[in-house]
Amino acid sequence: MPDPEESSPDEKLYRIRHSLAHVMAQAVLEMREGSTLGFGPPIDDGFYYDFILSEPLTESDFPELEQRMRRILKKGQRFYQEEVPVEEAFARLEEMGEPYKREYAQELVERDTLQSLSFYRNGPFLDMCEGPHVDTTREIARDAFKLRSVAGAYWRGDSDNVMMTRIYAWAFADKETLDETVAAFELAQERDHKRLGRELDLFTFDDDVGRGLPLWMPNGTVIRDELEKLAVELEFKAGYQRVATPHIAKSGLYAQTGHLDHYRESMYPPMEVVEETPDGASLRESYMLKPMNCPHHHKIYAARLRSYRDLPLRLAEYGQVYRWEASGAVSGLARVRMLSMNDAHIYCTENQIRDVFAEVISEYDEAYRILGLKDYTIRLSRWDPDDPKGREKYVDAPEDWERTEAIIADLLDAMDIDYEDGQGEAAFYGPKLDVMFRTVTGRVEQLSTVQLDFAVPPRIGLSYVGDDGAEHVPYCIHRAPLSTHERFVALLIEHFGGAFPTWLAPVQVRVITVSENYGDYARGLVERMRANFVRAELASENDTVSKKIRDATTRKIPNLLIVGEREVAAGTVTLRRHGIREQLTLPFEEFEAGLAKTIANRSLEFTTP
RNA sequence: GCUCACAUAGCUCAGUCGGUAGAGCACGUCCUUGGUAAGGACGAGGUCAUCGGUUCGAAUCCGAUUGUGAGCACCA
Repeated sequence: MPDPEESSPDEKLYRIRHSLAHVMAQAVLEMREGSTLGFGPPIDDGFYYDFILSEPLTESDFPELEQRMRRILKKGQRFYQEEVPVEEAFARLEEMGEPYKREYAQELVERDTLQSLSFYRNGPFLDMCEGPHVDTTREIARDAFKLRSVAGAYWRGDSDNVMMTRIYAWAFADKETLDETVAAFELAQERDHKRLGRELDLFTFDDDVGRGLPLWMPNGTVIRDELEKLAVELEFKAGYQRVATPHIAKSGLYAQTGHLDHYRESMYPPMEVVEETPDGASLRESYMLKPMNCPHHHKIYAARLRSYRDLPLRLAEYGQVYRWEASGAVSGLARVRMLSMNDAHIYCTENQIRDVFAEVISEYDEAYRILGLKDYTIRLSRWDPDDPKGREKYVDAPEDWERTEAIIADLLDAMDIDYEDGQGEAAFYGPKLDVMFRTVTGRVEQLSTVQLDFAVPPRIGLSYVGDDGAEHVPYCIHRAPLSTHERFVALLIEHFGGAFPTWLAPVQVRVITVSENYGDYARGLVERMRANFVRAELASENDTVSKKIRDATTRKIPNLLIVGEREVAAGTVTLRRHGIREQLTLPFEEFEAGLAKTIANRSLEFTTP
């Protein structure tokens, strides 16, 4: 999908979208008299407006709503701005029966010490609004917008507030751009990982197992295993040591680490076990599924005395963790309740933080380079000292927050890395750097992360002996450069559209015979490739060549070898690469060498020898 | 968790007014041995998500539950 056509307030497109939002609100009020308004801003590819509706509105009402909007546009309503003194504006909003606008007006006036508030009027519709707008609705193309969806949205984005009905729409300057955007969106649906996961037999879910608990099928497991192999190699080179830890721990551990204070909502409830002791008493214990690997890794750190000479100490694990994700959040592999993480914890001194962060960032770069991922942004996720729920969300240590956030921000500046500010996005134990990706369907997701933890090591009593012979508390850096297998594979499925590079492909080579007469030759090739750990297979011999090509193409298998009379006679194969029409006939040995190189280099394209 | 929508064969979907279920693909058997995106014939497949209600009768109407999707909130 192309980048959405963004607009800023000084551009015409912004004014068109903003004005269309008013036109839609006008039409909604016609259809649902007595509804009240929330916000209705322009967005990347259109606009939305929030309402408290007097009667529900669904997508089946869209045709009527669109028609009413077109009718309004045709009328050529002019937009008039009025600056209204504060008291009069308050009275007007109350009279209009707009309690949410009234609430916001109050806040605006207090925050910006305003003397007046801006209103816009077009036709019978009046809205408190900063603008800008078009001069007249005639400036808006009647065929360049399309209502998109209706969904719930909390007033002011706060789940403690009422839920409004949000209507989203696409809107552009002309019909062509709208049509292109809608077509691109529909095309993107075909790359949706949930759909491709089913079509390519990568993973499945089963109600009897549970919501958000993925079952990786053989094809999907190949991709997991290959990614894991990549991570293990990268980590070995970077000096990580691998560890393995249980999926559960006693609840007390999470009380110590602070997870029960700050992360309980995301944890499965405890398992209570009762054991009879020899003296007849009963021993009660409570265990919890781990929501993160760090507490276990901290205990490995704590298992022996550590010296500053041991630091940075890098402990890595491919661990499975369990999180009680809100039911409405669970979605395919992008949001699951069992997460497989290429996780590691790096224990270091304060002076080492910068170097460790820099080292981890270069590990990300390497992984993204290999996979050809480029469309991402960096976010510095900080705490929010003014968050009313801050006590639940973050450890209370303002000085630590400020100091550690500054360390990371300085490093990013020194490395000349652009980043966006993520106030209120920190982990409970410290600031983090998140890598944000946009999915094919336009959603922005948090993928890889590096997190600085100043809070848990002291709580759990971690220490090292410094060069001064005294005890010090280490920092812990949490990092997961490949995100979780689940979310990362979801991204890769969509990124590659299911057509994986050879090294990742569940089936790397499929051999297609022109007829059964060449089966022996074909089986010999498959056997030889499999002996070299190539995932090769023979196509069904019962179908026509056309059918076999079609099947392999639908399965998006990267390399097809066609063998018939000519190939058998010459000891060659005809290579047909996925998505490439030109074929190449070459000696099998030559293909084999090229294949080996392609796989070893994790090339995105086939490397000819 | 919240708002709205949806749930029929492994997949994609028909199913009229309430009268006991249908297609294509996939799958199985057989025929066909075919040089580049669907060769042919036959067959098997469903407690219409689950539970309850209305009705002489429910895939169809109503309710609840579970699950899925789009968003919101939360987040890797």
